[in-house]
Amino acid sequence: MPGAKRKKVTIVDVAAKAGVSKTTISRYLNGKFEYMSEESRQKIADVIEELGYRPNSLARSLKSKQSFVMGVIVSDITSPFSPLLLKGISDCCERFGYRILIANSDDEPRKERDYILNMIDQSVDGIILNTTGGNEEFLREVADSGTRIVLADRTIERELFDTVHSSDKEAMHQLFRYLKGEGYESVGYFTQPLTNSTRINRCQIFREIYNDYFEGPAQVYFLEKKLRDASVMQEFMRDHATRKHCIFTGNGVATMRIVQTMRDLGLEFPRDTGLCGYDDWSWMNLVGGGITTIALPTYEEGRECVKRMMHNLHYAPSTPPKNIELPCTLHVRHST
Amino acid sequence: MPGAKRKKVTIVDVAAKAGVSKTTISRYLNGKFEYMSEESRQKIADVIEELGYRPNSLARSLKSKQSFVMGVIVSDITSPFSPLLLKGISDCCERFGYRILIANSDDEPRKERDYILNMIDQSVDGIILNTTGGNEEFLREVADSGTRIVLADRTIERELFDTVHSSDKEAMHQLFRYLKGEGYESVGYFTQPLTNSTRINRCQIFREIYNDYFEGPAQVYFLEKKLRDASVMQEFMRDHATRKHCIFTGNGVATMRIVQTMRDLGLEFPRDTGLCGYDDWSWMNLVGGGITTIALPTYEEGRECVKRMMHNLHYAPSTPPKNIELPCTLHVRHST
DNA sequence: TTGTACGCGTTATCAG
DNA sequence: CTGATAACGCGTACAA
Repeated sequence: MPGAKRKKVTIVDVAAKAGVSKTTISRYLNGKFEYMSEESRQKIADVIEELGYRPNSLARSLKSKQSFVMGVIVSDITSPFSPLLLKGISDCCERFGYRILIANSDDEPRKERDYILNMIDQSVDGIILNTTGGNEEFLREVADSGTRIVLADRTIERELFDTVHSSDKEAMHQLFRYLKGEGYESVGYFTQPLTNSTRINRCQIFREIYNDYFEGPAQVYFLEKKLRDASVMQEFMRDHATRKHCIFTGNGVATMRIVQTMRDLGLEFPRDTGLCGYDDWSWMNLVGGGITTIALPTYEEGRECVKRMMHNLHYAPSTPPKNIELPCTLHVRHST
Repeated sequence: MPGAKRKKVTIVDVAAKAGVSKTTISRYLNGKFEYMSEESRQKIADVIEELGYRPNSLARSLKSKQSFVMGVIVSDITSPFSPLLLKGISDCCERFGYRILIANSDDEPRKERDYILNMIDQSVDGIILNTTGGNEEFLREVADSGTRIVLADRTIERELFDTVHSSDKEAMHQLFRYLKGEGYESVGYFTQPLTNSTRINRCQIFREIYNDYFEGPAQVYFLEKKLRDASVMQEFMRDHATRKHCIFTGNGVATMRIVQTMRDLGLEFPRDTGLCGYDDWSWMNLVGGGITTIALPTYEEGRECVKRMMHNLHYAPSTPPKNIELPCTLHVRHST
């Protein structure tokens, strides 16, 4: 019996008790005080207070076509990335008076699709999407249905929406410059399988700019099944044995697996190899003497997504869609 | 111009095109197929498909008093605790066809209050609350206004709502039994200031059962400003110098600060002191040789909250409110 | 088996 | 300045 609550007081009750029409109450609620006497204004304020009246958002949205609700879909809520993004979004939404409806796609395109549809059904004003990347075609349809979408941190092929992400390339340049300065002669890139735009992108940048700084081939190592990590690691050690080398990971999870594997193999950094990577998670300065990392501007990305959305909502979506890059930060620590 | 989207197709459009009344469409949508001919049924299905019609959730909720939206308020979304809870909630809600509206109170009672009000305005069917603890009085009002609330992981004084949390006491018994077995003779409890129910509770249990296992006073050390961590640590080392001792932290953040401080002071575990604590975060088996921890059933708590809520929604709230405890898990590692 | 008419709580368009 | 009255999109007695 989900509807068994105390009956809510409505605008009609307020109108009756205040001795005015509900139109006037509505005007009051929407701040159009110029259309009523100071007397009515005060009376209404009192009655609202007395009755503890609160406007029903559903009815309001139904009529006004604005829900002040922002949909947010993250690809993996358990990733340390998500909370920061969400906080950025949440903090910024609050300033604009928006609430957020959150869903977790679990990196499954089907769920992503369903949630987008659901959110539209609920009349969200816009959706901030950290996409799985598996819904290109569907997203195109959504795009010309007029639903406002801003992509967070992950991109899609077609440029359909405004996108906010980190400037990975700039960060990698900065890192390589630093490593070179420290005397490193070769770097191996460790990444999980290239199943999303971020991974693909970083790996590509690595290959692209590697020879601006180092000799020899840009070598990429894939972390697939955990069981194989040790042998991949050993492969790396063999490949780079002749030069002062460094491991560079594509994200925090990869870093974690490397640390684990090194411990299993009895390897230490920076003694046996340098170690650095994307993602600066809180524990990374506690392991060994601390790990050199590239910190992503995740919180800022969240805020920026909301700002873009507000712009699109209250002005107009930019054509072509805008691509916003936020700077990363290099944290040099003991591991390199 | 937030309403500038393509005009939506409504139930009326479908009715017109299918040549029936909107009542029949409504019946179709709600699965009451017994009230229509197989012919109509098929025709409607086709038209819906053709028009890409989707029912408007707002209108539906407004009328039916059920929104299938669950409100969730976490006290700190950036805490590693929150994502797990949220995933538990999210996964379980999905099974019941519920969406979730999430808010982050930032441990500020005022925000918590505002968000609860907001959610009620939006007609959520219930609220899962990881409370700041600063709204006792307000929550009582909410309670008898009929809003369904389930408390997640944190309790309040008055027993107003069903509550789901970890069985901290049982876990501590288990830990102490283990430590005693390892030959430890004294334990110091490190905690952040007792500003929420979880911290208060654990600290109290510590004091309560300490002498069931160890001699001497149950000593509690407070981690306040980070600057003072080192001296608190040294105080502990002095207090327990004569016996084989162990540090026991009240949560993951405390553990992190201890690890940091020990490194600053050149202390090592388990050589200089044992170390264990609540919260099993992914990096904790990477630091040193791994830290002994009590893992909380956070994900399960999330699921359980939803289950309780569904029960309250579809049957009736239990009186008196039910208190649900979920078991923790002890992970023994190298640090003790 | 199907449809008519009204209501959910607001906002918007008029005319006074 | 104020107030009927008609939407918004859907559900549901009640009637047919």
